[in-house]
Amino acid sequence: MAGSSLDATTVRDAALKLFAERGYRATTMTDIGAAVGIRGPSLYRHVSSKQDLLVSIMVETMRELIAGQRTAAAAGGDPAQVVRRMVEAHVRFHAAHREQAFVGNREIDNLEPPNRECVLRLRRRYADGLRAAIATGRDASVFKVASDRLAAYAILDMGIGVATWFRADGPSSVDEVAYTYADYALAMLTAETSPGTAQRGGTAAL
Amino acid sequence: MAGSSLDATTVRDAALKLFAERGYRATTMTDIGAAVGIRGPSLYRHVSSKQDLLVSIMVETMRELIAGQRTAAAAGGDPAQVVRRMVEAHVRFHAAHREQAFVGNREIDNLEPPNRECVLRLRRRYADGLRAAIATGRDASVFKVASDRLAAYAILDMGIGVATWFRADGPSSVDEVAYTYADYALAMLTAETSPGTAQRGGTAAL
DNA sequence: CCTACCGATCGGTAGG
DNA sequence: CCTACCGATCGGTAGG
Repeated sequence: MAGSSLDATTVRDAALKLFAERGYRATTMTDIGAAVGIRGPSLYRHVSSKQDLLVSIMVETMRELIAGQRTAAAAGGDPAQVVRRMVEAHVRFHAAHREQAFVGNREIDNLEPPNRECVLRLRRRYADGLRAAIATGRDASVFKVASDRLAAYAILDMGIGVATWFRADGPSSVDEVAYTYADYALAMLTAETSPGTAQRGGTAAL
Repeated sequence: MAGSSLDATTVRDAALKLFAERGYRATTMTDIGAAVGIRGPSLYRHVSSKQDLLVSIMVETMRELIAGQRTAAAAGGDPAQVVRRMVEAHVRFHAAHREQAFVGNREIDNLEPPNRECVLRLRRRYADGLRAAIATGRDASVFKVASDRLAAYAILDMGIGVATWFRADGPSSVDEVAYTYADYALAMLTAETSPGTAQRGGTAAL
């Protein structure tokens, strides 16, 4: 096939797969080279370092997530509709790009200081996007949340988990999971919260 | 102080802290030794290998989680009460033992084959515990979930996330998070699900 | 519990 | 894009 010469994207895809399978530290440049048909040292013709490979994977992942969230926010609609779209986009990404999401969440500590702060900043921006949408709904009295921060974390973390167990050939389709999780998010945001601690689980029976 | 001689537990605690901070592979036996005041090679007087340290940490973590869940199940009450107690115990553990939970979720792939399967079996048993409680509530028509599996994953993953962001000196107390997340879980399980796809987020505006 | 050290591995460079 | 190789690191053992 024409254009079969290696480019940085091909190498990055191979590295992503290996990082997801065995972890960043357990993956060697020799492994990545073998995955694209060359020797380890030859990789330095296409990428500057192993660390750089991880950085570009993680930054790209956050860019895609943020772009999807922005599109959801820009589409308009009431707060419930906006949150629904954000959650669906979030879940869809984690189901369709499991490896990216998985590596993005597990290898943060393997990012060297300057790069780590950069990625953490992007993550914070992403979380703040959902948080703002929730706060808007609360201010408009359509959501009843005690803490927009807690609600955003709960919804985001629930979707992040999808990357760990979702299988394309499993019992649930991407759509099913996306719709169900959006329902869950809306249920969390609109439910009446129990007023006291009387009926809490921990001590009610005592 | 009396009894200041090293035991396996002290070493394990030091290893846990280091594994959580910098990851299993990035932690050396020299590091762990230094944390308890001895040289790397001397550790082999107390533990059999670095891998064994990771295994015992992860198995112990799952045992504690399962024990907490069993206690919640054994306390009785209606399905809502049981799920509430399970979610609160789950969240409490992830907030109070962040390092254990964090390592338990990130280092699974660094477990060698025989050990990994053992830990995965324990994780499955734990997930099945919540799933069964949800199924009981659905069969009794107190919960309205399309999939007990999806609901259990969503609730568990939301709690697992607590280990990544919770700070004892942060804005939310353990109780607050535990109660709020239990409310979220019950809201998810008892909400009316939207009947069709007409008002879904993805294509409604088209 | 220590020092000395083995055997193996790895990221990256040199020099074609 | 390759081979040869450097410099550094690491888990674990030997032998006190």
